[in-house]
Amino acid sequence: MGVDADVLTDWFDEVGRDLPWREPECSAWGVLVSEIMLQQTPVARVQPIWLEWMARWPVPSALAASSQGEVVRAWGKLGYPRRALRLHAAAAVIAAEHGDVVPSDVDTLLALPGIGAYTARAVAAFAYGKRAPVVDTNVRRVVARAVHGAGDAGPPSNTRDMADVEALLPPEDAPAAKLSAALMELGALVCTARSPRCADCPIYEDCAWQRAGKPAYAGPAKQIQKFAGTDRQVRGLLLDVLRGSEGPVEKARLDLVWDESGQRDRCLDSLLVDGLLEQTQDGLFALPGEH
DNA sequence: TACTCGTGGTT
DNA sequence: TAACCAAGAGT
Repeated sequence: MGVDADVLTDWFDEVGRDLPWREPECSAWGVLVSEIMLQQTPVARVQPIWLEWMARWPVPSALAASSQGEVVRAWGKLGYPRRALRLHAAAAVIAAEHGDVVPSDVDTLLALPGIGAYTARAVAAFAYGKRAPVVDTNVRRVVARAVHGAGDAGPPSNTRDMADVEALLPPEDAPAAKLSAALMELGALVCTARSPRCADCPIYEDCAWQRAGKPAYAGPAKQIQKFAGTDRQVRGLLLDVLRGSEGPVEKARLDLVWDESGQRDRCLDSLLVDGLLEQTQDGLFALPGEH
């Protein structure tokens, strides 16, 4: 019933994707960078940027030695650019306090900026082969279906979600880490949100949702995120001007990207507060450190 | 807990 | 076409 660890692990060995951060020779730093980039950003868009980053910044101290602006620029259009600043800050801490070695301990990882419950355990499991409940949106969905027989995961509850996954993990480190990767891969490739490919599922027979006749999701409606017209869109447009420019720009350039001046100025201010932009002595706007 | 924070592909 | 979705974190 539920999830057969051996069957799922074998399936993962067979059809799991050959992603560069899964190569045995990939460093823990490479794993960490991939995990941050993959937060809410699809694999296909992360991969080319990750390869550039690994070539340019092969160790945390190399990234820390670059300016924030260079890092934000190299982040490109992966989205949520505050992640780039947090990764830069994390790299500085790793270089200064951890001998340029990414920590393997979950609590130490959790203390780093931009690393939360998911990423800390993902690094411990995928970079260091540790047994840890790695709970992302894919795993939550797989557990909701295969274990609980629901159509989809309900609202997240970190404690309960991690306990659910912990109960599935085999006792030894290496097999547990591998199952963690397999659970995520199943959610990404087969047990997908929109139209799950149950015909290709290795644990179809054991799946509680399938056994129950695949009932529709019965939980509370999920809040849909608007984008058009939000501050998020305006901030993105403003920052894109700086990414596309060599040096500082005048405010008049930024004023072109959005009509409504109140929202525009509020967003510009929030970018300054976040440290994604800076203002020069002449009143121009620049990426942090690039003036 | 609920909300905010980018971007672009898929249905 | 608009809605949905994507390896979350911070507040």
